[in-house]
Amino acid sequence: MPFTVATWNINSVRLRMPIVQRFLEEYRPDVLCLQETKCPDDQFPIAGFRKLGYNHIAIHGQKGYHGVATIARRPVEIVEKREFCKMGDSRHISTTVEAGGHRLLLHNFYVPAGGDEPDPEANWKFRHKLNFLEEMHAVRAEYDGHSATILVGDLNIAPLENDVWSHKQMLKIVSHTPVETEGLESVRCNGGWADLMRKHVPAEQKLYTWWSYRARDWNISDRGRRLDHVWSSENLVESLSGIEVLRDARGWDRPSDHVPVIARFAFE
DNA sequence: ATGGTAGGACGCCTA
Repeated sequence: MPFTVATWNINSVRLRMPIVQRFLEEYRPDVLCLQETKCPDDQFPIAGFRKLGYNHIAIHGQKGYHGVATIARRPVEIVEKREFCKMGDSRHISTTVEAGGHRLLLHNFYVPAGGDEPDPEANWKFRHKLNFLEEMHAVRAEYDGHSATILVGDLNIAPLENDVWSHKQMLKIVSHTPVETEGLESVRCNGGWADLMRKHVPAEQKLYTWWSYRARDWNISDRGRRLDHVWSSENLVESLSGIEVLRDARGWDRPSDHVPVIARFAFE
């Protein structure tokens, strides 16, 4: 039985509905996890998703900033909308969904970007990002014979050398500083998570999911970063059948600066 | 060394 889950930082779900529709019609993932929806829950474009066959929607939004949503063609149950750092930000929602005889727990995350200055003393946003990572250690890859856990989202950190266009030039740039990359790897390894994108694409190969809006030509300069991630508990690794990073979506009409990442599973 | 673009909400913050 195939099962697909996609993650996409959409940078305003209302503004992006045309390309979200294109994506869902062309790729038909079972579940789509969105981040940066920038939309209060009572204004979420539920009807647009229903028309496309996505009748099950779990939202944790707020006005203006942040916001996550998990959208599915099969029932999802909300488990938790967790608050981090006592900030009141909408940056997480977890749900359960059935797939291939497994009960999947699915965490959808939007980790703080952290501002420009990578100094926790001088920049409270960077301090908040590091504190958020500390709290993320509590989210672990639980599993047993008939359940598993998946964590997706915009984690706003590119942990490996080939997750950025220039490791050397990025070492003091927020998203690739050692304190962040080591912090994220600590969350992942201590939590028992497998990095599914890097199970499929070797660490020696460049892999990006985000390209700045500020480049003259994002495609030619290609100064990307892998900020979006798909992790799972170890018992799902053998069921992973593929990872697709939709680089083309960066060139769609009125694009997000992030592209969708799709993980495909083949359950027996 | 700097500035470049985009979104939400309406002058300015965030990414």
